Amino acid sequence: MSNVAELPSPSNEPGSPDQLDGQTDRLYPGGIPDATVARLPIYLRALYTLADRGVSTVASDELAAAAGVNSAKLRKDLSHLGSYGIRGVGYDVEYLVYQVSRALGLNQNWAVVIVGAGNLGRALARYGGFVTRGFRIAALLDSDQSLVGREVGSVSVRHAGELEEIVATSGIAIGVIAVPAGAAQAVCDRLVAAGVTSILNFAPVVLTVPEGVDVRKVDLSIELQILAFHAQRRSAERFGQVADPAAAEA
Amino acid sequence: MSNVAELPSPSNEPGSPDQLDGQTDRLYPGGIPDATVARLPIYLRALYTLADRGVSTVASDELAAAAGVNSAKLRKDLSHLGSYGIRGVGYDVEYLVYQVSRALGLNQNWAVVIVGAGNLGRALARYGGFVTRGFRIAALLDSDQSLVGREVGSVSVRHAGELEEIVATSGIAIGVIAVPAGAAQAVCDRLVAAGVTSILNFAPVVLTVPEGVDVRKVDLSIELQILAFHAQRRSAERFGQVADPAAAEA
DNA sequence: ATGACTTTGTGCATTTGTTCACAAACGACG
DNA sequence: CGTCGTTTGTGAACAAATGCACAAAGTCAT
Repeated sequence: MSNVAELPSPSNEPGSPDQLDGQTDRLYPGGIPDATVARLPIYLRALYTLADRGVSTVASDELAAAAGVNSAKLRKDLSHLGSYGIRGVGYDVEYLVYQVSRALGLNQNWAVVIVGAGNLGRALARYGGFVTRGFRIAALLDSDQSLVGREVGSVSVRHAGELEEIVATSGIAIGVIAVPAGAAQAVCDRLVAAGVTSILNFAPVVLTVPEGVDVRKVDLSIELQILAFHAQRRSAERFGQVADPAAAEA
Repeated sequence: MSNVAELPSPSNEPGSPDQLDGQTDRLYPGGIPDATVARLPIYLRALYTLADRGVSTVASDELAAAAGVNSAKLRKDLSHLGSYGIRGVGYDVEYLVYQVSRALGLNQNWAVVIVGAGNLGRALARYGGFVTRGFRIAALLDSDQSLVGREVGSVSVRHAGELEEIVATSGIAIGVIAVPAGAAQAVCDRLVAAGVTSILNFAPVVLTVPEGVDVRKVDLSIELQILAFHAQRRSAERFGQVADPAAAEA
């Protein structure tokens, strides 16, 4: 499934004269909304599941159900990538996988460096789904000498001092920060200085980065707190306070 | 800092006649917007940092900077909880910690069960920041007998068969799913059947739950894919395609 | 007390995202 | 070749979130 070549002719968009080669932009004229980008990976996963099951064509209703979203939203999302559906039929699964992958930039192979080989860093390095498609862990670093050399998943831990050299020679564009909160900003600064422009931060701190660097954060305790909020709200309701969220009015 | 009792008199909201006791709702009349709820934990963390540093009062500008958001947004967010600032001065740090914690429901102590003691589950159980405030890991479960009994962090692994009993006796309201994708839905169903209504899902699947159950997901590979999208876009721009995202027009 | 200065809280315009609902486009079938 | 049933793609209405800009409300110095 690596080489998707001949496919139902893309039903060329009439107005736009783009015969472009490979992984360029501008295929997506107005740019793709952030909310849409955040959902594309979910669609992609659903598509892979369907493909594995041997399904070759899928309608927006089914795909939307598999992804847990409204079908109109799904269609609008996909329409930002181009017009790849067939009216009266649906979408060709394999072809859509290809298009979504390309939109996300997953046809290139991204090298990732994980900084921090503690519990979380090691779990990330071993986590299968982490590297599913399009990503590979180029290095796992830690400043603790006693961890250096240890085998974790497919890589062995190297010393954090090598960060700059590794980034430079491996062409790494994505860094994952899995160090304690106190060390995160320093690691971030080093990654940025070394040329990394995309950072996934697991440390519970707000990172400061220069313009042009993209940071996303994953914070487990924040997710728990959001859950707690809703749980509390539910239990307050059940307690007989405001059953309907439109009642309290002096 | 566990017991926040006497504090600057809450500057009672004029209109609303609520003398309510403890952890009730309705203090927040129109409900709190989701986007705001998602940011409250960030503010809370920034406030704790400030408190640790001995700061007793903070203006919206500074707090906003620490949280990485616009100051107007911060003020509007906080205004949903009530009017707890002092014009010309700012916010009392300790008091705001108390109010935000209460809004999030963190004054109660939530018991959490982690299902799956693989790499990720163990990392979660050991992750300090996971249980910072208001949460405690009541149990760590796995279906693999060879893991049962193993000590991880402050708990020892118990067998997944005990799930129902543990949930019932520990008053657990929050479940964390850290099992492989294939087992996630089944675990989810069992958690729900046992009475859990808040679920944090790390497995890369869309969970189906009945009405009234709240699911949040954390998907590492999705975050990476979103990063890849932006990285690709940047590199396409640098390549001289469309410098300004408003050019291509036939 | 008074005035100068600071900072909150919020009305409003703008942007971003969601959902509905339907015309246009397609395959199938006679 | 035309009609029928299906499904996409999208205009338009609606809803949510953001950010500006400023009046109201407070402190502090004199």
